[in-house]
Amino acid sequence: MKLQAVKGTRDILPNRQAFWHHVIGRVGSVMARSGVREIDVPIFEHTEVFTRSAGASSDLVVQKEMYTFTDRGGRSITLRPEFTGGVLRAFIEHGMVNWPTPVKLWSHGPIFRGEQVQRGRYRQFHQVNCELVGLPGPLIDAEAISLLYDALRACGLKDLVVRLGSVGDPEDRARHNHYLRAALNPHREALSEASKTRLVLNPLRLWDSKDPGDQELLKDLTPPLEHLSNEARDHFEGVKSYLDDWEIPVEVDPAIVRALDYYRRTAFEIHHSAIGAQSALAGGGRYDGLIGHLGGPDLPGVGWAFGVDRVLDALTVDEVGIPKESGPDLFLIPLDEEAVGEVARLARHLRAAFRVEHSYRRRNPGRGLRDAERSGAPLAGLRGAAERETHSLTVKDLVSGEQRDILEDNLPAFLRKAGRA
RNA sequence: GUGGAUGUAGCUCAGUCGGUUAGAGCGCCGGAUUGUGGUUCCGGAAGUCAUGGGUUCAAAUCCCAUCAUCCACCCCA
Repeated sequence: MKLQAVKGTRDILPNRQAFWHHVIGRVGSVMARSGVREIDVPIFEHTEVFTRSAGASSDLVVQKEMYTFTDRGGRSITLRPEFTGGVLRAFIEHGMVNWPTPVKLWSHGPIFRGEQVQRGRYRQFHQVNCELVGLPGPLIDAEAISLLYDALRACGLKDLVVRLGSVGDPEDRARHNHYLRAALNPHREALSEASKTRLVLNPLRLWDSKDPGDQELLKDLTPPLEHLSNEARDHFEGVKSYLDDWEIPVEVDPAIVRALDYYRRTAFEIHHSAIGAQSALAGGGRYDGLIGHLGGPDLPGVGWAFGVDRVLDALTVDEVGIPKESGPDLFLIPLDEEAVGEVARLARHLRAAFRVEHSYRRRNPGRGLRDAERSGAPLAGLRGAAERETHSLTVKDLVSGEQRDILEDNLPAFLRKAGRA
């Protein structure tokens, strides 16, 4: 069989690199200005990190969507299917409980999930992730959401809407699950196959179903948001009012449900129309209790992640102009065999301060200038017998067509001046 | 995991009814041009027709399987 990338993985070719740098760069600058510090965690962890963080009934675990293997020491290792588990493991391991509160961390890198592939959904994909740890009140939830919103805006996306809801506290969830079971068990035969399983395992997730039959049954039931305790309700209203105050467009989604079991209270997503079925760009929520569950101090937290691949798709839809790959500052053309080496030596010298490329063999001026043109350089430097005599280059401005002799020694000064112009 | 579509040069795609040596545009390389580019002209390289099997005198073309991609479900980022 022909060698090819594994299903669900893909190469990021040189001409796409600028897009990635654009997104990571813009996000990084929003984070830096907001006091969020970057952290890198391993791409794989002990499997337990993720089974304990994602939760036993989550799809990651239940549907066996994790890339898990046994290493040579007999340890069960898993390629990270999310950032939160690893970041919180690092938080605990490095005693960040002693850092000033809140601890604000962001990361980006590849994530692995063994799901069915489709455009916008890959098995290795790139996420940007953010965790804000240590504060219980609604203000930090609102900051998390605004960080996410501002980061995506900074990338150039328009028409973003935050879908905000609350899954309540564990007691609210338990109450709601009980309520759903009681209401739907009599109709369980009418439910879709997937939803029958949900009814047993995790009834809350029924609200995720897009099956028309399921929707019909759910229509008359009250969604999770209506089942909140007073405290959770106040928390939700608090988040909402901060976001309203900051003029972030919010759509309340009373039936919002997240895939991972650890969410408490605040849950949110950001969607973008027009990128097909995979419209969710980002998601996140509050996870009080998770750090304690992982064996750390009992601290609250809130976090989110967005998929860089999908953001890039959405940017293409929004036709956001991303600066093209720029060419070198100078392109050198050797006009005879002897000049090939001379030009290479000169390029190496100039590369201490400038971007310089050259033809790798003797060129006639016409062909050489075509090479220079294609490289995207604004200036071409020709070197032949005449220039050798005077230790100079014939430097041609490829836009104006003007050209002049520049002594080798004067090239750095000349390029600096040209760069400023 | 389910349903559907697709797979021909690096890219986008033609390829008739199954019939000789599989084509085009773009791109790439060279030349026209041993001192001046973008245009133009000429030439060249590049194909396991996704892979494997089958039917046939003969398969890119028909059949089966596998792999991959895309769309939807599902799920999510």
